[in-house]
Amino acid sequence: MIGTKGDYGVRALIDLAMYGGDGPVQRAEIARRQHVPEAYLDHLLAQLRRAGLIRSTRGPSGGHELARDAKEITLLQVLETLEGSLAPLPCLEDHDGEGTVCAQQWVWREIYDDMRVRLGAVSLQNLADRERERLLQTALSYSI
Amino acid sequence: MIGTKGDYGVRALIDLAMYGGDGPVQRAEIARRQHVPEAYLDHLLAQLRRAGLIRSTRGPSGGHELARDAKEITLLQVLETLEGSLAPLPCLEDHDGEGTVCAQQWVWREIYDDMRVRLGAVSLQNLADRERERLLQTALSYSI
DNA sequence: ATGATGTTGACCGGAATAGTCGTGAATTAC
DNA sequence: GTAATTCACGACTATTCCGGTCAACATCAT
Repeated sequence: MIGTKGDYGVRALIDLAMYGGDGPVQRAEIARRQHVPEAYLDHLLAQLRRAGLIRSTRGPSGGHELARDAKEITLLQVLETLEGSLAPLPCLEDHDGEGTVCAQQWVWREIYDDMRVRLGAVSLQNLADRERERLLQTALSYSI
Repeated sequence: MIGTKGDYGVRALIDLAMYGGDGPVQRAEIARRQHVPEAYLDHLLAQLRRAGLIRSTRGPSGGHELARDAKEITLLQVLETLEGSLAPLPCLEDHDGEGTVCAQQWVWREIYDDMRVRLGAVSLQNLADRERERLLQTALSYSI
């Protein structure tokens, strides 16, 4: 359901949330820190920009930064931007094609709604905090 | 997440639950009633048989029937046999490959667990009842 | 200008999905 | 026993999606 795309994208945004305090962050930095192929990251950043989640400036000392406060960007927004509708069945949310498929829609509807609520409740700020925490932990475990 | 495979399979089983009262139901019948390509249905029935969800007998007046009571087969079981693990992220449930992916596991864990609970709470019996209801409705709307 | 950087879209290989087909094996009816 | 019916299994194909690369172009700072 969620591939590397969504995961990479979220990582990238977390990176911006963490290191974007003073000026834009370069692709190369993000790629290195988050272990994302730089060439691929390109696509993801492009999508995120088109969706208005980040702002990019070019030229030397250019780079990318969050377009809004990290508290105002939810996991749901990010994933729907990158992965499209997260609907587990084609008949939910895709109103264009009248598919013949989908008995049991109502179960999936409940699941889907629950999922969106949960994902919508998590902000980039939350994720960045967790990540900072995690880095601290692993750093400690090495130093012991 | 769920493709035609899972949907077709569930349909087929609902068909068995509905029309399997007296003796086995033939592939061709299922295919016709549920609008599933017969050749493809073959594969699905094979998987369902291997998983012990149905029993098949050949020869004239052979066919397929549920191996257990329709109340004892859940939507979760069916979908997991046909579609594999329903985990939305590779790092949930797939313990073999230590993926580098997956920040935000905990959110997904909650979503995944919720999903499994809901899907596990729905039996083929439930679905068959709903389907009977639905058929009745559409039949009525035509007769008006 | 020029070089560093971002922007875009074309392209590719592999895997999974969605099917089809042909052949064989079991069971029943005659 | 033979024919008819129905499932059983595997090989094969087509299409789509995904992860990822690449090369050409645009733009900005200096």
